[in-house]
Amino acid sequence: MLAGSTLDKDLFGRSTEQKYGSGNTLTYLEVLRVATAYEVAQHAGVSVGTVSRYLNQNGYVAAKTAGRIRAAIEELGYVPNGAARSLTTKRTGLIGFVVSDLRNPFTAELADAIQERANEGGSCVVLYGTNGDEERTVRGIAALRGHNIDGLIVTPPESPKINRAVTSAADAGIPVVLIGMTLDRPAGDRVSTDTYQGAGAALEHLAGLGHRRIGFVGARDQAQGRRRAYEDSLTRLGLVSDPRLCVLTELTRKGGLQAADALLDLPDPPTAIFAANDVMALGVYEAAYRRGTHIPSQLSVVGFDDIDLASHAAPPLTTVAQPKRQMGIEAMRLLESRLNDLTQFDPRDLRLNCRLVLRESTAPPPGEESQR
Amino acid sequence: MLAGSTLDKDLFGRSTEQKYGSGNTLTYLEVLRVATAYEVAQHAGVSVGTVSRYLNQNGYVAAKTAGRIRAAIEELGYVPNGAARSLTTKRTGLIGFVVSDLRNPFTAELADAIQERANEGGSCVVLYGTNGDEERTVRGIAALRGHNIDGLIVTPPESPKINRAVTSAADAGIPVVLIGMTLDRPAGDRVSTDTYQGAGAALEHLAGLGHRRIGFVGARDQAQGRRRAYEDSLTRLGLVSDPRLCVLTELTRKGGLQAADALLDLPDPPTAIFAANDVMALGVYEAAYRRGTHIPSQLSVVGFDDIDLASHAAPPLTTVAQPKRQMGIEAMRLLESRLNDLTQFDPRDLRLNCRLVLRESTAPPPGEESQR
DNA sequence: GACCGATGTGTAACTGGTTACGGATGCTAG
DNA sequence: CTAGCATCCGTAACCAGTTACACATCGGTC
Repeated sequence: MLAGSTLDKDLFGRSTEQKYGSGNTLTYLEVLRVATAYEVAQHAGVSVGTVSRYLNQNGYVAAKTAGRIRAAIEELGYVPNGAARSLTTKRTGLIGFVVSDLRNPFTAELADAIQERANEGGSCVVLYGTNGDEERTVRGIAALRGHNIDGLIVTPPESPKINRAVTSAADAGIPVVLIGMTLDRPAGDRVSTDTYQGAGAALEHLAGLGHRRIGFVGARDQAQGRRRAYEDSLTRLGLVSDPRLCVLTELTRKGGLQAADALLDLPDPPTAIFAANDVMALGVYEAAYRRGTHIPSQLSVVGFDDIDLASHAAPPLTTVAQPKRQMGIEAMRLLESRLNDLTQFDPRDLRLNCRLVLRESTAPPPGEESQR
Repeated sequence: MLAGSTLDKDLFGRSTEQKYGSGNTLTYLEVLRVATAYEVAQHAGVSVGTVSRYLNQNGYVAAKTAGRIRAAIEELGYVPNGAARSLTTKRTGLIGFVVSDLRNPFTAELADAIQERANEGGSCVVLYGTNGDEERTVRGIAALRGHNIDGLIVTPPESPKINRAVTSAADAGIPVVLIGMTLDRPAGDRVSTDTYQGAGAALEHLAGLGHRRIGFVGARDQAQGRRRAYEDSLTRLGLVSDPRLCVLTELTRKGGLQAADALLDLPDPPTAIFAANDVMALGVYEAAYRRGTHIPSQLSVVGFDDIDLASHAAPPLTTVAQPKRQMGIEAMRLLESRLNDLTQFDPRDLRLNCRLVLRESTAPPPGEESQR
């Protein structure tokens, strides 16, 4: 109703037409139209410039004027148009997040941390799910660029094509943070965990329990570090190194199940299995459960990630924990720092440590009563 | 390097200056500058209008011209500026998603489905996490509006304040879909599951096994339907109705643990517990585990949601499954339909059915050998 | 009383697209 | 030969803000 009255006279008695010029009157009358800064200005009896200065707290605005503007904003339910704003400011307050699979608790936690930190800084996170698909990852990066994101956070997979897309975004001046990726010459900052160290700790633990034949289940393209750590640890710890003990499928429960089946069907099956992630480890659980193999007395299992699920599995899963939340927060921090100073050129590489969480899925191999 | 050559002459031998006017030459020389449609136009020897028409496939563009534009876009690595575009088109291709907690596998699955469907339609999802906080939910809706989202999807919690924010968004012409919320007079479309039916099925199952004292663990503000269904089912099935059997904490594992502790500490503890969600049910598991109460022989547990975790718990959790993925897809569908026809006024209410998934966490109460 | 800096506000150019409009061209039909 | 239509493309206004600049006012100082 107050909005209606402004159609005649504003606070200073000037008619709408006089100040705003005619021609816009029609659109101004439209229903369901969201208010613009011009309308707020009219309503408060000032000019757009002043409204803008008030909103951005730069330049001078008299206290009395500010009050009138505040009231006008309130009354009209004015929300600044982000598109128009970002056109001149070159900032959208949007952070792009290219993520493989949100259903994976690891990435979900990551996304949550990133989003929380972004929100605190007044930004929002734009998602693009790739399902681990190369083509979709590339498309996602392009799509996000079209939305003028201020920064980009990318999770695996990686490939030459994806590298190119990432580099191209970085070249266009978009700060990029890669999470857990192993690009040789990174196009942006990087946050990762020392999976090599983490996986090494897992293998040491198993070796310490007396295991000699330790299997590995992982994926072809991903988790390279974990696999390398597995192989290196085998030789370092003097364990059996048998190519058949390393089965690569995909990073899903099903993948873990199939891989475990393959391992347990070997004439000389491993007494312990190290999985490249917890989800696969649970697939190993399922394979063991199906064939009546008891964990940990007949088979030890170690996972990677320490997802929420791990502690609730039966038995609770011994696993290598990554500081998921911290990774997300650090990724946003790196982004923020670059946004505040666009002249930084040195790519940073933040490597966080993993921690082995001992639960109940590991024990000495069958037939040994030994150590620990 | 080709970009450099255009500074002198374009394909038609006209100099850059002549066509584009002077004054812009300097900015054109800037490093790290992303190309604009004007630059593409220059490069291809056409005008901006033509470039725009080419991009949007409306109006006429000769095949030869299109080819030149395509080449120019390719060479300059041009990506249209979404902000500028949306300024006139009133569309951003962004869908706002206000979500309580991404770490909850239920909402994660929801988010994933929404995001996938949105991507297919060429949109992206903008996240805002609220952690179940009222204030943050309101702030999130406002923040997303500032980003000119085309549509808004909201998950609980709900409150009068949140209602107002949602209604205000809807009044501003933003299509809204509520997921799993129970607003009396909805401001937008709604997708929900018949939790009443689902919870009823769970209670029937427990009653069928012979349970008479069945506890409920839930949260104060949320999952009203489940609680009401619990209470109604008690009377309908002629079970013990005792206010002490209904404990309300929060929808987390910890909440479930505390609530279960309270129930099991009763002088006359329940023989079965129905949890408002699976995460709480796992808290119940933990409470039982800590005091050595065996599930299901000494205590039956039924959850709600059928998160991934449920089937992997020890023992696998009997739970009420919601069609999570379908809910997300339907939500996006409703949004899309409204976006294609903004004149629809009737709010729609999609109610999907729940399904009771029988696993191994339920059994007849101790001391009974009876039914089924 | 003239000068000065601090404070407050309006004007208009600018951001990077879209699109209505109109002019130019080419082809066909009368 | 020309009217008429389809095709093609450039011009300029417009979207909703931001911001440099100019101008106005005011209190205080010499």
